[in-house]
Amino acid sequence: MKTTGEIIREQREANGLLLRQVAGKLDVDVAILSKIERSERTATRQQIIKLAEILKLNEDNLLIQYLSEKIAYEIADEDLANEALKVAEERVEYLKANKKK
Amino acid sequence: MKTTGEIIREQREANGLLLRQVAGKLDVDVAILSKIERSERTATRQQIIKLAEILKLNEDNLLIQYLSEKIAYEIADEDLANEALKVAEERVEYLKANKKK
DNA sequence: CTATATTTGACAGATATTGTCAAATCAATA
DNA sequence: TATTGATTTGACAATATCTGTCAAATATAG
Repeated sequence: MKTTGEIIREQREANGLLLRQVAGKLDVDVAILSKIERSERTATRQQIIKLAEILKLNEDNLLIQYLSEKIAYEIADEDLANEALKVAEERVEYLKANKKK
Repeated sequence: MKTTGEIIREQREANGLLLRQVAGKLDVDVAILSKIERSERTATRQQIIKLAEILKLNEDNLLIQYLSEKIAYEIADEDLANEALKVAEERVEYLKANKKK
């Protein structure tokens, strides 16, 4: 299963772009982008949006990868991770249904 | 759908305990516990464990409530929340299967 | 009214996040 | 091998978030 960083790196290379070039458009130091691609740092939500645009990746797909990774990483070492995720889905449904603030 | 705070408050009252008493055992200011019960602050994982013990609640159940709430809150305003949660489940499976460091 | 319980909000200290920068490493090749 | 360009690494800074204390305000019961 690919990490978000791997997806970004593969697509950057497929597009023949250097870290420097993408980092420039992203407006961060190359060091940050290097670390994002190797999963040593996580991107911000806004950077993911921008990266999808720069690298011509489907924004929704990349966001799903990114969000799922954040969640999974946060909970992966819990024995009850799967149960918690299932209940989280119900909760999200509930919140969306009642989001009339 | 109940919040973790509601569960805690209900059980505290069912046990006839004051904020002060539970906060004392938890070793935090009553203000914190008051806020936790009203979902104005979140508890820490360790506090949840301790609260389950103090209030005689099933620890796994309370942890699931707590974790699911944390996840749901973090992602609820994403349009792609449900897709992200589904992929997160796959990711957790994958991580657990390959957790040989 | 007074006592006690709870809530509220300002604040402090610790920790986490996000970034910069410079030096080290790697890879290709003249 | 020496040089050049690309990437990685690690120290550090600025900022934001988390977790708690405290005191004052408010609510509740007798």
